[in-house]
Amino acid sequence: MEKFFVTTPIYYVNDKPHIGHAYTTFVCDTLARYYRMLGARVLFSTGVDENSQKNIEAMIAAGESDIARYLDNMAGLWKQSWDDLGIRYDAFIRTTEQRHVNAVQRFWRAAMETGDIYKSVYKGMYCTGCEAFKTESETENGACVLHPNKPLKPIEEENYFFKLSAYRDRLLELYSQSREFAMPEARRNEIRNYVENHLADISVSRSSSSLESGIPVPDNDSQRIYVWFDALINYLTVAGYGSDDRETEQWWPADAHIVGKDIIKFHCALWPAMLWSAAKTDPLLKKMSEEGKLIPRTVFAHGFFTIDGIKISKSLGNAVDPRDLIPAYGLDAIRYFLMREIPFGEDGDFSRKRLEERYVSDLANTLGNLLHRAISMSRRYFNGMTPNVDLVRAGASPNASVWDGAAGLRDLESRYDGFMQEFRIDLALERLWAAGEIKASGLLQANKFVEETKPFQLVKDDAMKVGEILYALLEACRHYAWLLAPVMPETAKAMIESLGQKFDIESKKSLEELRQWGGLPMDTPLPEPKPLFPKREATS
RNA sequence: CGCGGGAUAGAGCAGUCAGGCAGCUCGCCAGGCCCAUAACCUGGAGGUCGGGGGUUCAAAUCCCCCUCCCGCAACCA
Repeated sequence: MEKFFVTTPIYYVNDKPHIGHAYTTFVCDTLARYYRMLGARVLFSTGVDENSQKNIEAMIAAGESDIARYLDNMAGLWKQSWDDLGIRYDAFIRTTEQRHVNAVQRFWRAAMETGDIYKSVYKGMYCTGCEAFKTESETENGACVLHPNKPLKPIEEENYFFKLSAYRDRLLELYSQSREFAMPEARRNEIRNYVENHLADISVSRSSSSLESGIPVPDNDSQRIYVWFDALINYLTVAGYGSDDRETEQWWPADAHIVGKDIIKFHCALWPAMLWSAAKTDPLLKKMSEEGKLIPRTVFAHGFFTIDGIKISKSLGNAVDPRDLIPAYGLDAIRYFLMREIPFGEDGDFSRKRLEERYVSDLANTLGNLLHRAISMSRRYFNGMTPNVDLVRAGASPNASVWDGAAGLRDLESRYDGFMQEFRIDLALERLWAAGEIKASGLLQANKFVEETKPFQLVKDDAMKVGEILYALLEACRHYAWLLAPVMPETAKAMIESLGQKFDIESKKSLEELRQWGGLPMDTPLPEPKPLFPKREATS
């Protein structure tokens, strides 16, 4: 793959990021890091949705009054959070930026010209307390839940509507033609059912008087563009649409929109329809369409985390800021836990107990201890150096029935690649530990290999063989480090340095070169090992 | 009959499409080992595969019925 363009949704900034936001963003960051290692040009974008009415409500709740300053602060807070969590995004978009306003208005005009945007009357129940329309689920006894003393008023308003229903057949065709467009399968069934039976035109503007924020409708000051129509276009904006057509051609379409399961409808139904519509008249999008490069390759909806079995909820105050966990576990352990714990696409639960279990078992006992024991033995038996051995003999493990050395690593790496490219980071990690595999070269098998060959006994009568065993182990650890790198960048670096290599030099090599068996130099000093995942801190 | 997902050991899951000894990780118990972060390895206990019926030499798996849980949808601004 030459390029890889991956996106997070743009988040509302009504609070700081919690573990759910971090999960989505970690997935994208891991994929971005993986594709960078593969040698692809990568565009990983994230950002914040600043045109939502919810932001204004949040600002008022926070006791502030200057929306521009509030948004600046929140954008800074989100950026800082991602920096603290080791997220290496390439683009951070704020939807109040001029380039986004330009992109949205250009897109709007294109869709308008096709006739897919039309004026109609919206009828809704308006709460004068909230100064907002309310959905049925937000009301009780004819009043909104927040203002039970102020009955809702039926209000009619002339708005612009988008002819979503006109794209029904084309959407259904898209779902049946592309298995990967809407993932996972259960969600694709859900969206298909929605489109088949319930698809209706949607309102895409609001009167400026009832909406305090938002991008003005071109040539009509009385209307502002409403939420999703604006928000989805952020993906085009970050790819240069509206500011640099040639850049857009390089990146579009997105390879992966990673989204929460709650917003898959907008990404899998509204978004492609919007693109088809604007592509009828917008020259750039038309060209992309003719080249078959208009529709995003994959929208993958992940599940939600509960906290100790309970839904994350602001009112319950049970949201977890992942940064609070860093002092006890370290950043990489948190990234590992979130990527490993739930099958991608399904729901899962976050709990300190599970995090602790995985930290101790997977990271400290299996991974950390393996590297530590391998280095310790090499240092002890080979004067603090990596063993100098015949690479061919150290590549295979003729006496081991449970561990295949070089050949096994190749197999592991190709299976790992398969899972990563299907967005199954959880399965890639499971494979790396090789859970459930009888004959594989994962971490658990490497530990079995040590027991089976007993280098600590063998050293008394066959030092050469011990060297071969230990070299194979250390070399395997070097491979593990690079396989872990997308999920656990700091750990990968620590492992490579523990093996006496210079991370900065190694990380510039191609993936192919890194995966060559024998990349670990022989007769090289090994520094005294330090536990990668110390346990004392973990249990604090 | 609105649509879909799910129910497998104490926990979390795989296996179901293509029927063939019920498996993995964690936890628990016992043993081994001594290189290692009281880490590692081996063995064991623990399951009427949600319930009932059917097809079959054989069903977690295929067919029918039922129960429970969870999403989505129900002119949601």
